[in-house]
Amino acid sequence: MKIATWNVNSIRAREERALAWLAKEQPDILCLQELKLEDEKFPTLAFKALGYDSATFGQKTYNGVAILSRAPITEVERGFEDGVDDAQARFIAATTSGLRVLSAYMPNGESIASEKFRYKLTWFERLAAWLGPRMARGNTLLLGDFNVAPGDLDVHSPAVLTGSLLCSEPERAAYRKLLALGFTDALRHLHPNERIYSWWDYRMLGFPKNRGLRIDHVLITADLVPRLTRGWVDREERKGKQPSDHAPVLVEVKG
DNA sequence: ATGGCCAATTTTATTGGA
Repeated sequence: MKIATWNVNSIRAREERALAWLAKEQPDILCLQELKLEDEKFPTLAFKALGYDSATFGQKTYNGVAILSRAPITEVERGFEDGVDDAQARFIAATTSGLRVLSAYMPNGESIASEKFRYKLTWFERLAAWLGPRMARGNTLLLGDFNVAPGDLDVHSPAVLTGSLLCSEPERAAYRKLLALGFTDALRHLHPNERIYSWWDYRMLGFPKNRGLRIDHVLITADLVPRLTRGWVDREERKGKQPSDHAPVLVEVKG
């Protein structure tokens, strides 16, 4: 079973590429982030034509997440339903192919001193609270754009960037708190000593110079770790005309 | 070659992304 996550940076701008990528790569499940449109404008039928069922939690202009699957999708939950007044569509959960799949788009944070940074840290806490009572279920994957580069191997210039946005200790602590709930970072588990990036800045020749960060992650519960056979970033998808600034991250799970 | 920001909207500037 092949499972992927991809921040497409607007599904409208990326529809053709996303369809072509699905047709070529044929993942069983694909989580999307940054749809940047409402549910009724999501190209449901185009994905259906390729054999993918979809569940979306969209929002005009900003955010928006989805789960696509070759198998039927059930038990959909949108947002945390935790009583917090929050208009940002950043989280969707669903069951498909016998797995519990969570697609998340963590807040960027803007800058360390900003109000948005506090919102980011609070959002991680809300996610952890949502996950807490649900971890015992196991069989769960949390995939998405975490907007956190967990360690030096996830950063092109750690000497310069450590402490700045996406690489700060509070963000990394929030990320580790998710792991402590019982998740394993699938790619880092398979590649403990490799530099891996999933995002490259559009500006300043970020991709040609390979100045990237690994901020898109696939976390899996402990019961899935023995089934994990492969994990990688599809860098090819960052090339060519009108790419997203993120590349898809994929894992393979036996059975 | 992998190329000098991009996408959406408030559109000919501004905002947010990371």
